[in-house]
Amino acid sequence: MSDAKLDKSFNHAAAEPRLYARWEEAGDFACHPESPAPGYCIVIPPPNVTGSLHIGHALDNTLQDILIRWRRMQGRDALWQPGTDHAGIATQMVVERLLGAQGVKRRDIGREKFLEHVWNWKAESGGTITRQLRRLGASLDWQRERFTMDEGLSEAVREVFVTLARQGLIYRDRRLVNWDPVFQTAISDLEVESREVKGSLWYIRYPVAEEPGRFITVATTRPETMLADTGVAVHPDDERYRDLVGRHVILPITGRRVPIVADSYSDPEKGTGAVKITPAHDFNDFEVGRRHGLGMPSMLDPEGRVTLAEIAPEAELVEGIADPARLAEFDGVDRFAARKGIVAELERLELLEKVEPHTHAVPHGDRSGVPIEPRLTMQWYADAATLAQPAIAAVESGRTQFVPKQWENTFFAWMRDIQPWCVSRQLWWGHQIPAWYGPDGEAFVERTEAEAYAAAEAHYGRRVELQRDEDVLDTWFSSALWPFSTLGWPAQTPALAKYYPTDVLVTGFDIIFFWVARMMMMGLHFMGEVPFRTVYIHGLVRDEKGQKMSKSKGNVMDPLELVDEYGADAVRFTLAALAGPGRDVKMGKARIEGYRAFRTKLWNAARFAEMNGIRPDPAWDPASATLPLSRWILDAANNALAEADAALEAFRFDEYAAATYRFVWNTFCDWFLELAKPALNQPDSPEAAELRGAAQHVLGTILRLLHPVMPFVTTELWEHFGYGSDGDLIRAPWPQPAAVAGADEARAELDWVVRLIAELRAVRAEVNVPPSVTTPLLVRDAAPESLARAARWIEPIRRMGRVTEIRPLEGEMPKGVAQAVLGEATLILPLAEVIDLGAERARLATARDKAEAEARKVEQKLANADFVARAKPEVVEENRERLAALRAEGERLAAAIARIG
RNA sequence: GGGCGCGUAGCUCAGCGGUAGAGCAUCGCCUUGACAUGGCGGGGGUCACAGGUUCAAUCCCUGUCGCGCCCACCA
Repeated sequence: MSDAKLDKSFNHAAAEPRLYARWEEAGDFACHPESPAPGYCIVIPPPNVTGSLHIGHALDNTLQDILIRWRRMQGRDALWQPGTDHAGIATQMVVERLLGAQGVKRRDIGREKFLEHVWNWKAESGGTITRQLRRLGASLDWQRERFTMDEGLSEAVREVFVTLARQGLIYRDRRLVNWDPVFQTAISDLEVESREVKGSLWYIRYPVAEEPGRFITVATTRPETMLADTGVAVHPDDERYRDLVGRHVILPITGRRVPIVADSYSDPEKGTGAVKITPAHDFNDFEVGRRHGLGMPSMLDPEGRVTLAEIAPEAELVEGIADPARLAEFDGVDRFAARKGIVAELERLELLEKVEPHTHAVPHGDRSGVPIEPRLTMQWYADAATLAQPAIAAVESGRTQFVPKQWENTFFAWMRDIQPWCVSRQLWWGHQIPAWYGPDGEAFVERTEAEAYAAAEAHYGRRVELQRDEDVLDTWFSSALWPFSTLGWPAQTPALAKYYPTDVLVTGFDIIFFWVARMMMMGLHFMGEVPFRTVYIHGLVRDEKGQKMSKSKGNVMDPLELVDEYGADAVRFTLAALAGPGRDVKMGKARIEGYRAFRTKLWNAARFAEMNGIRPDPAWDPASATLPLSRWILDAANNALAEADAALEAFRFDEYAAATYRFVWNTFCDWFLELAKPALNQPDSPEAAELRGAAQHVLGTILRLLHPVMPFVTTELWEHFGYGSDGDLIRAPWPQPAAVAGADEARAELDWVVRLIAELRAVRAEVNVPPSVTTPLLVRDAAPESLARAARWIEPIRRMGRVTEIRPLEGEMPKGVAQAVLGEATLILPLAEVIDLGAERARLATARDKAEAEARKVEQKLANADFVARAKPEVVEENRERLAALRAEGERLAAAIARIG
């Protein structure tokens, strides 16, 4: 126990950095792979290296830290694996913008130089988020920090890519991809988001080649793509167009002849029932084009500008329809300008039938925010459908479980219909694809350049020059390996053996597809076992009105500002308390203030303990407790512990928070300490000695119970008091239930005392008796046991119930009394001077009516033969007892009213 | 179009067959020797609506309405 007294309040701003630094320096977060203690592992969802801590991180990491600290205290060798993600597009974007501000363009300085800039940026600014995680109190094992592009993880990436390629699970293919014209790279389906756009539906008349003067009208939202049309499709059963199938149209502007084909893709209900087919610029059209062997020319370059390279050669002059000279004017024109130009040209040609306003969903790049373009390019794909099978099976069999369980449906739905995963990106920042091409384009996928040359030499029979693939891998490719690459794979390290499969993954639903699914696939494929036993999915953090936080709305809460203002413990407790299953977290300042008050309450309870000489006594044995009050609080602490454990086992962070809050505030502070005060005020009494023993024991339990969620204040108190001699709270053993004798009797006794005091308080408050007025408590009809109890608890009752003495009512009923019924007894407070008898009569009448009404309800229930016959016997018995109690209470209240006169 | 979730006190949410709960807000009283970042007491709810199952429904089932999200479609 420190000599200095506890300050009047907890100075979180000073204490938190001090305590965190000490934990880190002492190695308190470190795991010990060689130790015999059973492992427990959580890998952090690696934040983007460009990131800064937002409230979502704060939630995610608070929950992880609670689990890690709890398990660590339980004696598990806990590893919380830290690290950051290189975040391909995001990081490249940041550095490009910085260079851009200095007038430097990426392509001007070249790949090597650019990457140098990125690494420099990372060295300077990449540590922001990990510093911020420390402010939260996150007990990550920083010695093991990894980065998705550090050497070990890069080796894992190459190993995985090469292995999958050898197994035929990674391959090159030329097909349509989602192309982002801003970043000029392919992106995966998941990186595309639909946005509602108010556009138009243009109806274009295509002249039928074989029948001059006849037209077929197509409707389109993208008129500019007509430059690359290679057909028009109608439904085979569509009477309107049956005779046209097999004929051709002459495309306006380009003058190309393209066939009219019958394909059931065409929906007679939509548009005109005839649809233009542009295989190189639309996913559905691509399929139609394939089925009918249509050409697939492209008309947009990587930046989204019109290019005539693949279409102009076919352009021919057709009077009144097409003119190669006009077509040439579109070369190099941006896609949006081209749309206007094409429409204008169609209008001029009188081939634009009409334009309708049309709202539709348009795919946009989630990073760039611009409409993506389907483009026909050669890319690397992973065979996700094959890799998904074991992952689906693992969740079906329960080897990995989602919490809450309904997310499994989401997982299954996506996995069962999974598309090939485009893993190549036309970026510079990322893992460069380990593929080298020979002069004829033959690809050699190898771990190193030397191996690629060796393979090429074997293939060609001579040494040839190779070109390395310029592309890098999707960022999620390396994150997919995170649970095993961070543990040392492909090396077989002790950490890998001990901590894989990891225990829990804590994350938001938004990356189930991006990340969780892919970790499942890769983990099962390369480790032969699931990457984690449980996936805990939490909600989104919203503002107090339930709005999504966004910069544009200006409702963003900065977790670091909250930590500054309220302290990390209060922020963490709030997040945990609000983290109900399947619910978004609505974060409001009022809530945080409330939990800061809770922290203060704990602090003040500790101050009280200190003032009363309550100090750690490891030798004190709970089994030695003889007083009902100490037995009762020890038993209640056992219950709180059991609730907390059950809640944490079930990932019910909200219940864990609620159970500890209730116990500390409503049980320990409001009742135990108050009831103990009279005895503690006689410090030399044996009662005081025992209560100090119980109090120090329970306070120690409280500090440990709360440590996972409030690590700072609990540690500060733990050390101030000097609990534990061999290290601090972070590694203190998790509490075990204390063996308590006579718990049932103690509970019955304390329940009665609590009810008595509550009755006294309620009566006094309701008849407006000021606390300064004290009275004797007269008791009528009390059983001897009640009188004995009252005598045992006289001091706390006097203090908390504002009574001077307790005695049975003898002789005449005094005038002007307030009364209350407690069990068999009637409590009488003579208050002749102050009482408003009318108010008292009304109060008693209300209580009587309530008891009688309740009794009637129960009576009715018991009168129902079906209820008595079919309900569980204990329920029937309960109701009978309740009826008797209610009737007795009503009668006693009625008698009390009668006595007033 | 398919799927998931949610409608419980003014607000935010627990509860999920057998007597409606918490925090905050609100009202009244109280500066009592841990704590006014506090103490004590009170008011406030036809548990969205309509059917059904059951001795008994806020809780289970069906439907309706309202809100949110995900996926798909995107002529």
